[in-house]
Amino acid sequence: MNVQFRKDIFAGLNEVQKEAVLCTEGPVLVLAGAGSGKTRVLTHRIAHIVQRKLARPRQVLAVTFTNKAAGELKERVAAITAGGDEVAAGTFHSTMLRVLRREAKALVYPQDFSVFDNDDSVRLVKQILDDANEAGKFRPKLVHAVISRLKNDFVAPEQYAKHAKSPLDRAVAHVYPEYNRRLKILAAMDFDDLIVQATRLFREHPSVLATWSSRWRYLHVDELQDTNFAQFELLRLLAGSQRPNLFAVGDDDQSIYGWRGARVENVFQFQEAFPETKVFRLEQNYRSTQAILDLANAVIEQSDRRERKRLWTARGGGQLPEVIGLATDQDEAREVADRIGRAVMSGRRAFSDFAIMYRTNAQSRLFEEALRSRRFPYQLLGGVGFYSRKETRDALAYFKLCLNPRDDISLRRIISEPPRGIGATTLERLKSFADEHELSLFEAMERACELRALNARAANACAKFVDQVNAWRTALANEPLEKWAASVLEESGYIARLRDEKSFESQGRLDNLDSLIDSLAEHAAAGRSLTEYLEQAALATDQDKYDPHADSVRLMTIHAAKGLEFPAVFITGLEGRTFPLQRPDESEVRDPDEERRLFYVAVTRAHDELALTYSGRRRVWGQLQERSASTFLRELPEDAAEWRSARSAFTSSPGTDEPAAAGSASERIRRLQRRRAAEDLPMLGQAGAEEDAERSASQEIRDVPPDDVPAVRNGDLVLHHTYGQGIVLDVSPFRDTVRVLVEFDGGVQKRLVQSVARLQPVKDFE
DNA sequence: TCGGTGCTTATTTTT
DNA sequence: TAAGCACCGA
Repeated sequence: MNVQFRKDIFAGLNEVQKEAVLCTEGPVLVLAGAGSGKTRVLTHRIAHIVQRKLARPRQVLAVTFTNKAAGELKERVAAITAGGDEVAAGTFHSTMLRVLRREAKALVYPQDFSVFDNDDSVRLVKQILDDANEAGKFRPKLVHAVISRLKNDFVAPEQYAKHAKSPLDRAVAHVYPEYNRRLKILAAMDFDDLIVQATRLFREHPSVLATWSSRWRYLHVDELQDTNFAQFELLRLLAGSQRPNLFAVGDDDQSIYGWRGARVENVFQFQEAFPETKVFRLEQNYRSTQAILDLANAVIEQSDRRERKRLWTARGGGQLPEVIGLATDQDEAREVADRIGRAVMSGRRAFSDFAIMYRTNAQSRLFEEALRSRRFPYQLLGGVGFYSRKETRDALAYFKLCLNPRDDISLRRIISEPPRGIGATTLERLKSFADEHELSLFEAMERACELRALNARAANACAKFVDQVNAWRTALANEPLEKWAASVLEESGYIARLRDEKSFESQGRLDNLDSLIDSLAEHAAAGRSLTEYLEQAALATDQDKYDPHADSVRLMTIHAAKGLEFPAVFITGLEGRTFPLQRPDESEVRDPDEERRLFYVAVTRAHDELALTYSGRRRVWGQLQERSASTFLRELPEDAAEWRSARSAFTSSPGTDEPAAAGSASERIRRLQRRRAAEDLPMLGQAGAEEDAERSASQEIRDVPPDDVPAVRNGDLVLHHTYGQGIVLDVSPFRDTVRVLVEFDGGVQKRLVQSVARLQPVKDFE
């Protein structure tokens, strides 16, 4: 082979990485520390396989943790070698979904089965509990979680029933088989089925297994430490009994999904399951400064771990991480936002350099408010995201019902949304008829006229609805997707109802539906079907929504931050009970080691700057609680971080003493600054800033009468509390928003959207 | 059948 | 605090 291309593939890899890439035959385990370039190894190895023609791109499978990671992997392979984008890559779930669609016949499932997301599944469990008169005794979510664990551990309902003792156990023992039975009737699979049914498929149909395992000649698995029992079993099956070409990457220190059945043990059992495994260790970190790594090492060394690793970096020194104590959770949010503001205003950082991380989603709110009130752009990953908003889910339920009318969960969701004369009583009667004949609700509705129990009015309403759905089903094949979707929402009366409401909230919902239609249009333009759209909506992870190109602060749980990295990271809420998280009704932290690994994961996301914050008081469920610094902080070596207490959120205004750069805008700002200093005027808007956290954006919008907006005009010079000065570029007459151009010494320009309520024009200038 | 009111309850973390 | 749910009255 010629030396030239080898140089391409191996350029920039260290010795261990190179060896791992070259080791293409047989099982390989790479123990990869955080930031040690495992994605690089993965992409280069696949590129190497493709380029050496050991296999065609589609014969290479890579199982990643998110679909986004899969997409990036393909891109990166494609950047090195032709055909890289044809590599089969996806999550366990999306990969197996493709298999199951193709092989549905073998499992006696309809090929167009629905995929139930968590919400759907929990609703189904709730149905069953309600039917069994167990409503209210057990939380459906909990029961579903137990069932999910059982499925992934391959515990069959009959097996479980034998050992059921506690009331919860017995409830689960009742719900579990019924839940499976109904999924089948509804022609649906839940998330766990995608793995478990695939395993069943491969076990019971050796010829099917043979097809797929010979198709994928090279297997890759990322994040091995977060795979569960069923997934490992799936790997074993696909790998076959011969010496498989199976390449796994993992880090036991980063195992953070134990609560959903992930088994770190899979990392250690890999070598037993696959004899002759070659092991490589990646310990050089390319991401963080030494100061950050020192802290990370200090954190993880406190845990009992099986594989001793110690990360090191060639990036010596670095800024010492800071520990910042605040009085309250609101101060914490303000401090974080202010620090971001100062760094951005000084031109030292962009918004997108920052990530704010927290233990639980509920903590995001204060940060959102603080950022929003300053008009800083931000992206929230996770939480109540787009696909879990009510209106989005309702709309998707209409679409799902059209694809699979047997989907009772979707039907129930929208049957009274808007109300159409089919209420609880009618539904109850339909349901008993459906149960009797093993039908879905929709099928029962189709036969509503046979149903004596229904009065004419209800039967009519049913017939009308059935006709409507059938008409939509026909239309789906003949119309462009986005047009079809819009007319479904229109004809169903869903949109009309929102329009009639005319509230602030309903307007937002209509906007969301618009963007849903937009995204459908985009999707359709790429030649994809509605089925595929719904699948990606169901299987989308929080990270899949993350747009790395937008210049905005990222807010996320630490779990959602897995695999990501940022120049500057805030880890917040480092207090007792919050992180490590302890449930209010329990006296101990459930899994202290996993909490610690979570902390470790968070720390190792940072390139250059790291700040750890905590506050003395925090509002939980509306109640103010006293908090102390987290045990994690107390365990840190003295010199691992710089400790400071920032009780006051507003310290000083940014110093900009450099001479003004050329350009009229900065000239004007500079002169203005000098004048203000001379007159000893207070910084404008400072009082307003104090109120920021108390005000939500919606309140602000109502607070400002539209007539007041022209108080600021284009070209005005403005000040906005401590951050800086700028010139108004653009005033929106409808909202209280203003776009402001801020210029700095180096000619750095930042666009901000700020609140008119807080902006005051500087008059009589020049 | 449906909408409104007032009470309860919840917070880990997510494919 | 906020959302979700059960109950009740029209």
